[in-house]
Amino acid sequence: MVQSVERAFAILRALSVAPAGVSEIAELVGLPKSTVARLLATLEGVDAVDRVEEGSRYQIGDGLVELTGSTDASASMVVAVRPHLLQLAARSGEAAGFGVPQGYTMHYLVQVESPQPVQVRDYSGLAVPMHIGPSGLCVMAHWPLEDVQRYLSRPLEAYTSATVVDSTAILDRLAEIRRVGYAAVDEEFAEGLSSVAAPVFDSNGHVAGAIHVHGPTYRFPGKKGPADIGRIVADAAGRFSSRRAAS
Amino acid sequence: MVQSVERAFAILRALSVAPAGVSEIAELVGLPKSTVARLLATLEGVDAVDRVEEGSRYQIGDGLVELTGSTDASASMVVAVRPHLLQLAARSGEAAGFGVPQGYTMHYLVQVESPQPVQVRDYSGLAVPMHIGPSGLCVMAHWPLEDVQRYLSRPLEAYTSATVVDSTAILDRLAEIRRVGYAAVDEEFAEGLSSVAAPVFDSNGHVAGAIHVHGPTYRFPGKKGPADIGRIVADAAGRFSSRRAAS
DNA sequence: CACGATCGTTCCGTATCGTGGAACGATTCT
DNA sequence: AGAATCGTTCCACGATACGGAACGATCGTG
Repeated sequence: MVQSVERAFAILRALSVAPAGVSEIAELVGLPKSTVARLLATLEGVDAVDRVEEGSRYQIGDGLVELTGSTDASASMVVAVRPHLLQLAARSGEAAGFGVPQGYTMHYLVQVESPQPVQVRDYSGLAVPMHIGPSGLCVMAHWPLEDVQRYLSRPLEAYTSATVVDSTAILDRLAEIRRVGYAAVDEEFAEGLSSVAAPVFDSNGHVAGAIHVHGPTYRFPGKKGPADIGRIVADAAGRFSSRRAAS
Repeated sequence: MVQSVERAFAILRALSVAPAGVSEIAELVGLPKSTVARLLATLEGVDAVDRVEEGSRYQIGDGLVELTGSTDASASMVVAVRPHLLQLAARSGEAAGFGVPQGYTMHYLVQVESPQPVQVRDYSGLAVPMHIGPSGLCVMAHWPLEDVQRYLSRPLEAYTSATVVDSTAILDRLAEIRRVGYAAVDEEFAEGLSSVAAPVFDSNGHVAGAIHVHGPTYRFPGKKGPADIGRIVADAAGRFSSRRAAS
C-alpha cells in the first residue's frame, strides 16, 4: 500500500463531511499540519479539492466530481448515440460504431451491426492507438499541434503493411481531415477492413469522440466511394454533436 | 507536491473514461506496471476503484462516488420523507421538518407547514450548529464519545440566552436523549420557538438525520407535553428509518 | 496440443521522495 | 498589546515508493 495515497484519501473523507482548514483537518486525520498542507496542495493541484471562496478552508473539488461523472457521461453517450448509429447503419448498409479518446488510444464503446448477411466482427471494447483507424485520426486532427507532435515523437506501431506511420504523411492527413470533415482508411487497422469516421464535438466545441462506419474492403466503401460515405457519416456525427450541445 | 498522489489521480482520470486493466493503465499514464499495480491496490483499499465483476479490470469505485455524492442522497431522502412529515404535521398540529448532519452543522432540508393559521417561518435551507436545536442533539447523541468531545472542545455559540453551551450539561442531555429516544428544546434556537426531534437511522443503524416538529412556544408542546410529542415524533422517525432500511 | 505473447502479481535492493519538527509571518481573540 | 492559533515554508534524513525482474496464469495461434 502507498501510505501517502491512503493519507490523501483520509483527508478527502474528512472534507466530504464538511469544509475545513489545514489545522482542523490535521486534527481530524491525526497527521502533522505540514504533512496535511503538502497533501492538500497536491490535491488542489489535481483539482480534487478547492478553496472555499479563495479562503483557507478546503472543500471537495470539481475535479473529483468529474472523475465520477465521466463514467456516467460515457454510459449516457452510449445510450444517446445508438439511434444515430442505427440510422447510419441502415443508410450506409454497414456496421456503425462510436468511440471516445483516452490518452493516446481510441476506445470503441459501442457498435451497431450491418444489415448485411456478411458481418464484420464487433470492435466495441477495443482500444486502438490514435493513428490506427479513422476515428483516432479525426480526434487527433483537432488536437493542438504540440499534442500531435508529442504523439508522433513516439514510435508508431503498424497493425498492417498499409498502416501509415510516417509523421509527415500523418500531419498531411490531419490537415485533409479538418478540411473535408471525415477520415477514410483502408486496411490500416486490419487487412480486408475499411472504415470512414467523422468527429463528434461536445457543447464547448471540443472533440469528444468519433462515429464511424466500417465494412469488408471488398464491398466498402463500394460505389458510393469515400466522399459520399464521408458525407453521410459526417452528417450523422454532426447531428449527434448538435443534439449533445442542446442537452 | 506529492508525486504518488499525483500518479494515483492520473490513474483515476484514465479510469474515469473507461474501465481498464493494469497493463493498459500503465500505457495510458506512462508508468511501469508494478507502480500502477501498487497504486491500484492502494486505490482499491480506499474504495476509490473496484474490480469489474471480480475480474482484472478496474473501474471508478463507490467510495469515490460517496466522497462527492452526499447531496444526491439528500435529495432522494427529501422525497421519501415528505409523506412522513405530512402525517406528522397533521398528527401534531404543527410544522414538521427533516434535517441531515454535515460535519458540525445540521442542515434542514425540508419543512411541511402547520395546519394552523399562525405559522412559524420555514427553516429549510438553514444550517445550524449541532448543539442548537433538538435535531442536532439527536444526531450528536449517536456520535462516538471522542467525536462529541472534539465538538465540545470548541467554543460553542449561543443563539439565545436559553441556549445550553455547557459541555457537562450537553453530555447529560445526550445521555437522556439516547434513553428516551427524542429531544425537546425550548427557545434555544430562537426566542418563542419550541421544537421536538427524533433521530433517523440508515440501513446500517447509523444516525443519518432527524425529523422534528416545531411551533410557537406559547402553544407548543401544549397540553400534550414534550413526552407525548416526543413519542409521536419518535414514532414517525422510526417508521421512516424502517422504510429506508427496507429499500 | 504446444508454444509464444501478454497479462497480473509479487519481490527486493536502493535512492528518491515524503516526512515532520521548527520557524515565522498572518490572523484572530481577549 | 499580547497570547494563541493559523497557514505556509524549509530542510536534514530515513522511510517509503520505486521499477526492473521473475514467474505463474491466461489467451491466441498454428
